[in-house]
Formats: sequence, structure tokens, C-alpha cells
Amino acid sequence: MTTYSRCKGGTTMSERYEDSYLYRLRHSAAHLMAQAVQELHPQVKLSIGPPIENGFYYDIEFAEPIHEEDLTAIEKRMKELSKLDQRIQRMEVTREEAKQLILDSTIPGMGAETSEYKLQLLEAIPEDQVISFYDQQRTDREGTLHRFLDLCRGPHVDSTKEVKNFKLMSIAGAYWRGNVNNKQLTRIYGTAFETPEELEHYLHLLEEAKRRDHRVLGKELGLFMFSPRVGTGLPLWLPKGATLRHVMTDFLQQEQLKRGYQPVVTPHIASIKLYEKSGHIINYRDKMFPFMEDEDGDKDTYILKPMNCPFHIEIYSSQMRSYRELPVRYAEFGTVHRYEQSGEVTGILRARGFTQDDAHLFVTPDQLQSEFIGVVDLMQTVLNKLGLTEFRVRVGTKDPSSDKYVGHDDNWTAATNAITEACDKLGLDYEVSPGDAAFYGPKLDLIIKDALGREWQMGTVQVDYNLPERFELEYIGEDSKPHRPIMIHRAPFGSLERMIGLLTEQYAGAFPLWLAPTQISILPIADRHFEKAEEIASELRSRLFDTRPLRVNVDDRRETLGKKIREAQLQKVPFMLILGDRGLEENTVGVRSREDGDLGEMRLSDFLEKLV
RNA sequence: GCCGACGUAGCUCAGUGGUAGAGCAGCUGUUUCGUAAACAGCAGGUCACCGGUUCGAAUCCGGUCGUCGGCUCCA
Repeated sequence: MTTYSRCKGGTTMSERYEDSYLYRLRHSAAHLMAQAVQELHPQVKLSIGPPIENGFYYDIEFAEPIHEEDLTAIEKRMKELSKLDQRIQRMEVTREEAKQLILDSTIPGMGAETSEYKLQLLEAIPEDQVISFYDQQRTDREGTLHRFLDLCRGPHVDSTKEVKNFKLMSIAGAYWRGNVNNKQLTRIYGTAFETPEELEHYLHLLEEAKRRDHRVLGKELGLFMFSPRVGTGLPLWLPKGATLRHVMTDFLQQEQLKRGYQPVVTPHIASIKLYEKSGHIINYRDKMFPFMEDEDGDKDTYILKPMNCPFHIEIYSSQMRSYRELPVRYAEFGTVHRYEQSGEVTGILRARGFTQDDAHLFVTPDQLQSEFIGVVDLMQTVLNKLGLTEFRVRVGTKDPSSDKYVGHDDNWTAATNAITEACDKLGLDYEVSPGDAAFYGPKLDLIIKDALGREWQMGTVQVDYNLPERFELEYIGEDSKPHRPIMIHRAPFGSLERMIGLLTEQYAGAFPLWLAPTQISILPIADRHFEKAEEIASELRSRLFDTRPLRVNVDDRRETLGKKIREAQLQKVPFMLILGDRGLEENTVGVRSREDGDLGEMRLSDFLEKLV
């Protein structure tokens, strides 16, 4: 039997969240909410109500749709029920007793009309597992027994009075058992903590997180924009954002050149024939933009590309390949378009048009493992340079029960083994996730959280035996006979859009010097300093930093110094150079850093030395 | 796509049935200033769009579009 320790902040270092008091508290909060809902709306059908990372939810089928204002009443009822100090008691029962309880219409909330989900849950419980209910009861002044009984594995806290620092957050639709073909239930999200301070603190953190949201910062810092006239999920990159893209692509390009990649460039559209051959038309059609079909039928049908691979394959297969050429590594910052569902588009973290830092490696079976390891090494270099340390590694494999995949099982097995063996060899800490493969092969993904704690798939490496087969790719081996190469698809950033969105949130817009769209802002104090300021700017722009000219701007508005500093600070410019009479006379600048404030007067050459 | 919420000036927001408001940004003028917002004046809006209810709609109702939080799906 597990013992539970109580501690401030929910969990101790050594304790899993699932074993914590906070976890039980939130689970009980879900039950308390269900009880309140059931009293206010007696015809509801309850389904499941688990604790989650920052709170809890309960999925409920309502007879009438409910709205956010209804949450106030539910919250109020929860507070009342909490104070009644109902004991929460566990009952273990046999399967038959469980069924009788669920169908017993004399117990509030139970009975055949409202228990379809509970019955399904009961059926899903394995034979060898204990079946338990949790019962919260009280007797009112008139002596009437009130009761909330729920089929539940538990565990829970001892009394409803422990659940008092909570807040209902939002309403959402959620499909029963996560399946789109099932009925959509109403999910109510809430959060709960042990103390009012912790609850306040959490709500405060949420507010803070909103301020580092990449959509907010993207607007404030002038990185990118959207226009309804252009279309949902189609970002327009502003000068500063475009600069960021260039810095990032230059960096990666150079890393790739060092590793023997070759650049290629391919079109944005292709004849439908290409994608029929690749299998995208069958497997990916619903994610593609509408096809460009000629009404008169005179012209071929064209497709806006959702992936770059078929183009790179065409280049590979355009001539005979010898084993001596392999591995062939074609790299392209390839812009693709995918028609994401309208409810899924999220700023530049999930856009409908985005640029992958894509490459395709064509390798012999002998080379597969070392090339795979080389790719993982590149990804580590990239993560390191970008300063990303918090990520999860996921190996996405085929879901055996789904038919959305192409290719033979042998190939899938070989590819999956290649990935896991390489990971084991590298000592990577990864988890295997069935159903998260691409339709053509298994993959290794890096998962990173955004400001609001949502997880995003970033970099990816995919081993693919299937497209080479569909396109009948070959190389001539040492034995003078044709062999089939294996493909590795890989993107260390994942996409520029998603990576920039994430970096923006990670750094709260204060990009490190090498990434900052404006690295230095020169702030002349009065008109008579403008000319010299421009001179210094050109001088700085002629210097290379990280292989690129320094990015410098001059704030030549007729504003006070205080205002110029404030705005440069809000724009998160790493360095400000203040130029006034002192600077003209002594040939110096006042240096101010974004982080450390005033660094004093110094000669330009000294400042430049300090930069590197 | 589905469930819920929101849409007022370039931005952030106030305005719940009776003549559209504030701060910042913009423009004009004054100020030429040393480390996070100078001062004054001016201008700026089919209250997302379309339709309805009403003597009268930013406000109430319906639809469309867009955005946000989820679900499903994904880089």
C-alpha cells in the first residue's frame, strides 16, 4: 500500500504526481464538481473525471447545452457541498454488485437512463482488477440521506471539506473515449490546490504566460502578422521576423554543409501524378489544400505541396546511382502547405503554410545506423545552440489497429528497430508511442512545451523503406546489381515557424545576441548627434558577428533619451549605444545592456571587443 | 470540423436599448534633453460583416467571417 505524504506545492521531489495528495485532491474536486452538476442538472450522464497536470476535468453529457455562465452556479454549489464535510468512502464490490449499483435508480444519478457511460466503463475493467466505487454522503436536518456515488478507481481525499481552493476554468467539447465517431460530451475543466495562495499563484502564472505568448510578442516585437485577407494560418513575416529566419537558416545551413549535405530547391506545386505515386493522394488528401483543377480539362491538375519528399526523390532517381555516391543528403528549406482544421491553427506554432528545415538522406542498409546517429548528433548541436534544454524524445511507431499506414510490416519492423537500436546506442532517454508514426514510416520526435504548457512536436527523424519502394529507387551496389536505398527524412527545427514561435516564448522575446533581430540600437541624444550616430552604425554594420553583418539601427526620432531607452528596452534590443556631446568630444559611446543596464562610457573598439 | 468564449480607433481597453469614449501610437507645433514615457493642439470609428426585432441597436435575436480555450489531428 502506498503511503501519501502531504506537502506544500503538491509533490515532493521523490514523489510522483500520481501518488501525491494534490492528485487525490484534484480527483476529489472532479467528483465534487460532478456531484454539484448532478444536483443542478439531474438528467446528466457522467462519464470520466480524472485529475490532469494542472487540475482536473469531468466529461458529462448534458440534456441542454451549458454555457460558461453556468459555471458560476456549479462553483457555488461545490463550495456549499464542500462545507457539508461529506465523508468520501471507498467501497469494493463484485462486477455483479457494481452493475446493480449503477442501475439502481433509487441512488441519485444512478439508473438505466443516466448510466450508459458508466456501464461501458465497467465492461472495460479487466477481469482481474478490483472494482471500486467512491461514495460521498450526508444526512440533512430533516434526516434525508444525500449521496453521490461514482464508479472510480480512486484514490480520493477523506472528506469533501478538503476540496476548497478550486476554480472552474472552461468548457470544451470532448469525444467519448477520444473518438471522433463517438458522441461529443461536454468537458468542464477546473483546477484545485491545497491552499488559496497556491491557487492564486497558479492563476497569476497563467496571466504571466499570456504575456510571453508568441502571438502577443510576435505583434509587439514586429516579427510576423496575419491578415484575414491573406487567409487563416498564413503568416506574413515582418522585417524583424524575417531576419530571425535568415539567422536561423544560415546557422543550420552551415552546420549541414559541414556534414556533407547538398542544397536543392524545388517548386511549390507539382502535378497530381507525383503525389499519386507517393501515396499522398490516398493517405493525406484531407490535409491538403484544394487541388488546382482545370475546369476545361485541358491542363493537368496541380497540387500545392504538403511535403517535400517526392521532389527530392525525383532528383535522386533522375540518374543512375552508385553505392559510391551514397549517402546522398539533399537539404532544402522547403515551404509546404497543409489545410489544418480551422480549430487547430495556433499562431505560427501551427500554421497552414510553413517552412520545414527539411532534408532527405538516401542510404544503404549498412549506412542507416551511422547516418541516423549523425542526424541525432546534428539535432543535439542545434538544440544546444538554441539553448533548448527541456524536451522529450518520442519514438512514434505504427498503431497496429489502424489502416492509415503504407508499406509492408517487414519494412516497418526494420525501420522501427533501426531507430530504437540507434537510440539505445546513443543512450537517449526516449519513450515509445504507438500510433504516432508518419503514414510512411516510424519516427523519432522532439517534443517541447510552449508558454501555456502545451506540447509541440519539433524536430523529427523518420526512417522510410516505403517511399523508395513506391518510387522504385535504386543504387548499383558493389556486386553490380541494383539495390534499394533507405530514406531518412529529417528536420532538426521541425519548422522555422514552430521553432521561432517556441523560442520567442522560451526567451520571452529577449533573444540571445546571435539571434536578436536588432542587436544594437544607437540612441543619439540630440539632432547634432545624428550624423555621428549614422557613422557609427555603418562602421558596426561592416563588422561580422557570427558570419553576418551586425544588425544595428539608429533611433533618430526627436524624442527624449529616456523614451528611446524605454522603447529599445521593450523591444528587447541586447545593446544600446548612447551618443551625446561627451561621445562627440571623447569619441566614446555610453553602453547600456538589456540585462545589466548602464555599463558606462567606452570606445567603440572596446565595446566591439566586449561583444565577442 | 466539433464544443465553449470573444470581436468597439493602428494597439490596450471602457461603454447593456436613447447623440461613440480613454490611454498609448499617429499628425502639427514647442522643447535639443545623459540611462525605462517632455508639453500642447489636431485628427482618427459603417462599434467584424449580413439580416432581423424595435420609434430607436455597439447593446437584443439569427447567420457569416475572424480570433481565443479545448477535443480530434499534426511540423
